[in-house]
Amino acid sequence: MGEARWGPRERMVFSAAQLIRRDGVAATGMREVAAHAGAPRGSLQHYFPGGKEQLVNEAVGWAGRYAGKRIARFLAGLERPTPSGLFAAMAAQWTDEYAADGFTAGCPVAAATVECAAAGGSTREAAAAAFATWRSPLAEALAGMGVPAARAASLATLMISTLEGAILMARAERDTAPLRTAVRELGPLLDAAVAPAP
Amino acid sequence: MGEARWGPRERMVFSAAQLIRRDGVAATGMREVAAHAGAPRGSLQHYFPGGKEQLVNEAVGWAGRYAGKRIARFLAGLERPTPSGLFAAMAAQWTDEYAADGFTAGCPVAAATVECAAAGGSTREAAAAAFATWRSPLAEALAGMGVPAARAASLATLMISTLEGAILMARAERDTAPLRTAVRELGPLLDAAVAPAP
DNA sequence: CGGCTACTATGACAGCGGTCATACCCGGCT
DNA sequence: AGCCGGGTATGACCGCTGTCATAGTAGCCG
Repeated sequence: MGEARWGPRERMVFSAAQLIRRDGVAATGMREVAAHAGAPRGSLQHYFPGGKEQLVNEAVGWAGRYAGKRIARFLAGLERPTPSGLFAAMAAQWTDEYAADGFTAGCPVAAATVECAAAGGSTREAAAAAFATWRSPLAEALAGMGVPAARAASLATLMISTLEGAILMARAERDTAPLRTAVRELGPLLDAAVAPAP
Repeated sequence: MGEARWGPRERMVFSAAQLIRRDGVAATGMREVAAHAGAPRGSLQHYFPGGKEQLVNEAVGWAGRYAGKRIARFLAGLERPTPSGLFAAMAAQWTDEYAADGFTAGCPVAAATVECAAAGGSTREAAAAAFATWRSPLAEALAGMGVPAARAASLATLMISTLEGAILMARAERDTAPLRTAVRELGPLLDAAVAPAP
């Protein structure tokens, strides 16, 4: 993804997301984020006066927007758009990354949820917002393929849940099988939801 | 679950799982585990000379065995065993807990995976083993309901993936809707996999 | 040129984490 | 009794973390 001509602030948010994806929220230090972004340490308290919590929240928000935008891209990449094809493209992003770079990173929103949902902070809300930002265009895409609106929302939730869990299992087992299984098993169900043309 | 007449060692493993479930691995301190278990601090280095990593691994292993054993219990609780009924029971454990105690805790295996999969330690293997311990009896249960063996393994993986992801989303949004959606949408697919009786 | 704002640069601090070292208790065994 | 090993109890250490405080620089504006 583009990493070059961004301001230091955006680089730090991006780096934070990257590191959280790999090591989790607690194990990611502020100094480490600055170093990874090639940004001066002093900029942290300048751009993120809210401290670590603000930085994490912005990283989570960035991830949610990124996932949301990818939906449109995946959709554009399919010649014959179907729900199963879209889901396969979503999963392929992960299988490709794992095949290329190893199973070092997961979803930053998942990490933030696991580590911050119990603590009363605002990060949980950021994670919820990220999921919403992700699910909304996905449901819209399904509706555009002929899935009834009510069903589209449910299936979008199901797709994200399954993908998120498959990512988890894939990382634990160092094997993309859970991702491929999810695509294979869920595909027919998704395609069956398109309203039958009379 | 039974918490009373256990040895201090088991209490510590149980407490570790409990705290990891809530706050994650990194945010759970050794001293906190001992305090939560009502065990003396000095017992930590006695029972777990491998340090925190060993304690976490045992907690994850405990969670995996617990989940595996629950499958048999759920199965026994169904008068007419069906795949969808089993999945509904698995999800109901979470919806019930969330309705009763709030969304304070998730799955400890998920937490360990998210936080320890990148770090080269042995915890990732413990998480993989826990998933295997969970999936194996689940696949067996599906096979016992008439699902062909090859398919049963795939569906077991799918069920755990979806459940795990739904737990994640439910915690983030403080809403059991993702869990209920997973049950509603996945149920028919699961039941359709039972081999048609001739 | 002065002055102001945006940003950078360091250093210090207080807290907490896991781990090691050491000493203590106490029941059982011989 | 004497010993011993499983378990307990503390205290100290060191590294790290997030945060604050303070000072410094760059560049625009008047």
